[in-house]
Amino acid sequence: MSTNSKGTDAVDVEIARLIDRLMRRIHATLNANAPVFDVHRIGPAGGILLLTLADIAPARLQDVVVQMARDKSQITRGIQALERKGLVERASSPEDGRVALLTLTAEGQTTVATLQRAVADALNDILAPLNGDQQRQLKTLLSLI
Amino acid sequence: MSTNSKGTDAVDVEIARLIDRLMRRIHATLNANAPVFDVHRIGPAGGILLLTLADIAPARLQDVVVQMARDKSQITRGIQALERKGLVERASSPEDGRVALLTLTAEGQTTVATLQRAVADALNDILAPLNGDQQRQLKTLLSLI
DNA sequence: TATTGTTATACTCTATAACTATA
DNA sequence: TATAGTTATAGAGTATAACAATA
Repeated sequence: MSTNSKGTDAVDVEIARLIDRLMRRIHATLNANAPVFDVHRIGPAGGILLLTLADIAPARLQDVVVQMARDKSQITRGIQALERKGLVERASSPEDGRVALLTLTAEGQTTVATLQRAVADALNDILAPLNGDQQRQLKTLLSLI
Repeated sequence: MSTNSKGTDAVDVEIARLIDRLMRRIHATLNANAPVFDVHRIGPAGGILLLTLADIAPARLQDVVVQMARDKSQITRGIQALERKGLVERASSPEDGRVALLTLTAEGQTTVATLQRAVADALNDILAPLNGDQQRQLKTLLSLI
């Protein structure tokens, strides 16, 4: 870590490049194993959306927005696409009429299981240079952010 | 996906989600500080491309392709855009007529300095939950991949 | 007035495939 | 034949702004 002109600790810019590269490699590896995504043609973005929803369902749309750090309009579109494919269902909250409560259908859960295997395989390849301890460290550090 | 006796086998899928979210937050933070990018309107992708090139210049286009894990056609387009803005120059390799050697112009270097400050500021905010040791650990782990 | 979510729009980013030129 | 790079094309992902409905 370097020191900038103001004398404060500066975060190394390279972390941004490394994160960008890692994300791109995950996408590319998943693209190479396209058959997994072709079942419902949800794409990498739809896949990560479905995995996120699986992790926090039942969830409000706004919860997904926060988890994925996208604009709400983007999440609206993504959820609608997953609904059309029969993977996600929504219900209105009885407590607050504005709120959409999202859950996975049975087929959605099946798809999630397939996706999880695909992503885990891709990550196993990409993270192979790290040993088990280092992989756990990485996850721990990322989850603190 | 294999599983061993301790369950320490399979890479946790959540790492992919955390990486995705972190990348998105970096983009969003940089977008919020748009003036930095507005100087040349290079966008986040152009920014990371310029930072990457600054790190490895003089470089062949193919070197940038590997560093950024994008398709070569994408890098061709990105470099052309930076050339049009006067930030990057190219020369043919005297040793191999197929090869394009890329360097930054003086204005490109000035822009890189501005970008580095912007990215460092964004990362400083985003990585604030990590102490200095943890930030160094994160960078080390990412650079091993 | 504030919050939740949708729609309209425009733009950026991306990969695939076919191509040229050099080795 | 193989490699470096370009172009054409189409599609996926994204944010902003304006909007409706509920609180």
